[in-house]
Amino acid sequence: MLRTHSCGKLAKKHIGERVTIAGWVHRRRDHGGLVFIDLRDREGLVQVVFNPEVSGEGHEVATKLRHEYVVKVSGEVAKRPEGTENPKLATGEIEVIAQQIEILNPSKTPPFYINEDIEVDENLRLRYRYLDLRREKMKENIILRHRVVKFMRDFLDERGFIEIETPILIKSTPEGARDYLVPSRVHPGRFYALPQSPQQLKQLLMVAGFERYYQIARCFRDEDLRADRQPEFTQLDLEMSFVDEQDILTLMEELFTSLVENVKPMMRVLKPFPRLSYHDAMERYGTDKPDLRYGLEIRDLSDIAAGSDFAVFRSALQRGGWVKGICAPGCAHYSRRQLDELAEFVQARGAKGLVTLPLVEEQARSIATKFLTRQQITEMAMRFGANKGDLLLIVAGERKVMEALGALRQEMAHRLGLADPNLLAFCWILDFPLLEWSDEGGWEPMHHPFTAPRDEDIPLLDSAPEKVHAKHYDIVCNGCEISSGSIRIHTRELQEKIFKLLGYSEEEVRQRFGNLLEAFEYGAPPHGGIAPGIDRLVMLLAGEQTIREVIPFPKNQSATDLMFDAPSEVSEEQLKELHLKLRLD
RNA sequence: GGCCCUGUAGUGUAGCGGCCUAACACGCCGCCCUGUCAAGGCGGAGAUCGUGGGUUCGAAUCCCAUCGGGGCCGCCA
Repeated sequence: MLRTHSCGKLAKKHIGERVTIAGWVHRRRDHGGLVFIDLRDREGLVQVVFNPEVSGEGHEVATKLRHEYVVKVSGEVAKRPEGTENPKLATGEIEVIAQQIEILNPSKTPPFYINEDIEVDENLRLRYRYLDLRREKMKENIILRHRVVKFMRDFLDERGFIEIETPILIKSTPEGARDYLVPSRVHPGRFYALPQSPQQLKQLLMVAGFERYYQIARCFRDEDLRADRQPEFTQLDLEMSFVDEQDILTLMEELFTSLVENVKPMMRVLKPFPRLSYHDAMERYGTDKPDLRYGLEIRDLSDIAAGSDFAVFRSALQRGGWVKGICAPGCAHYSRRQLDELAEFVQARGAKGLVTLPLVEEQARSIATKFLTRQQITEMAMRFGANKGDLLLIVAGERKVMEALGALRQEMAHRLGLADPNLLAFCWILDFPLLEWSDEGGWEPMHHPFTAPRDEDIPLLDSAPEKVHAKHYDIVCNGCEISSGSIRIHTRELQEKIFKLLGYSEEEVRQRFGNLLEAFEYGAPPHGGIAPGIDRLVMLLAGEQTIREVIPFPKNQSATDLMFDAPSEVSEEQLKELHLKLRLD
């Protein structure tokens, strides 16, 4: 070892000891005579003092030190002189009196500050990610991520789960997201696909009799990126045999609450997790992933609106739609400009317009006042329990428009700072429909085709598929979908029935799912599971706005890695070996 | 594919038709300095204002195009 101690671990108990430490020059304060260096390693900072009277040679080297030089220092740990302690530093009561110093490696001046937490262009950070990761915040995020995953492993191990790896080179399953393909050298014209999730594999592990499986699984989806979406991401994938929905719900609630208590004791969790039906979530929050850190609930005003002459309301209601709204507290003073902005916000999400109704003495400021009676306005205000000074934001339309209102709810909460940053509002979304009617016509699974229908709804598969509920559950936290899971189908008959309902031909089913169906004939146990997204979870725990802040080497929005400059072109030679010809049009 | 935001020394910002020969802070370089800790003092170097066109007597500033970045919609079984 090049060192005897860690910088950040030095403490009063080491006073008088001769130690050797190594690390990066975090900051230097050169007084001409004395030189102070804050030396940093993974554990933290310690002040090193270079005194020409202690070591002339050491002092001379110290004057040459610059940011991020890597050095090895030997010296004596000393109590700091009276009055020079630094309470801001964990090691602030002591310092190392340097006797010897060796520069292990000098450093160019970094392109951005390592020692300050200021916003830096993300491009630059990603290009020099190894420097960015030296910064305190990123270091903490990566360590937090480690602790989260470690906790999950320990938690599941204690409960009899077995960690099992599944292949990364697997078979393409064209439904769902776009696959990442890997050409086969050995089989010209054939491709592997990277798994979008180990779904079928973990079900087969249940058939294999492992009963409780988990994996920290990398998943790949070739879709466009978002703040909370990367082409490759990590899930805690788990599956259990001989369980029902309630078992999974209980297990996950225990996992998440104990996880937060362990890794983020400052943060609060709603206990027990509130449970909402998919229907209620859509009605009250305009989304299936509501942020429950604040109220601002959507209320239906259709019955009141039905009595008005307002054409916008009437036509929406006639088409079978609704008139709904939210109440923004204390926003009646919003300027024309601000109100226009909100209208644009919902219009960008498919609403025709936004009716804004400030609750003030003279109601002259809203168009709606021309069409609504004082009585109707009062009734609407009462439905929200609104006060004078509040602002009602109302849209009319169908489902799509209600989602716009849900987005507006989130936007207003953001503007008003309603979300408690120390609250993790986990909740369950339950009672999902099994199927959705697709735009192209035909039924498609709301989640995936392996989800089991409610037992009592099975007869409806033939008569009214839209009424079938799924044994499916989502965990949502602070407006973010954290995990999705279900009890799976475990019999060949039911699985085939679902495939048929989804319009898959027998040939397709045989090709894509033949192995799974066959496995079901060899004593597949009832099973189910769930797969929490680790990137998103750690993002919430770290209080970050994007998962890129909790992924060591993420890709940017155009799916490129700025450090490696990937993806990159490959040689003609490589292509030939893979039997590939480029068609760039 | 669409909508919105954004690009000024190494970094973060200011400037938004002429006062810009582009300002400030930190960083960087040099000198001074023995108790600092975001050390301090003095001095210095460093930017063809993403790129290309246009409008104008005059463009960092206005317009168009283009490139890069970010957010969102679509997409994400």
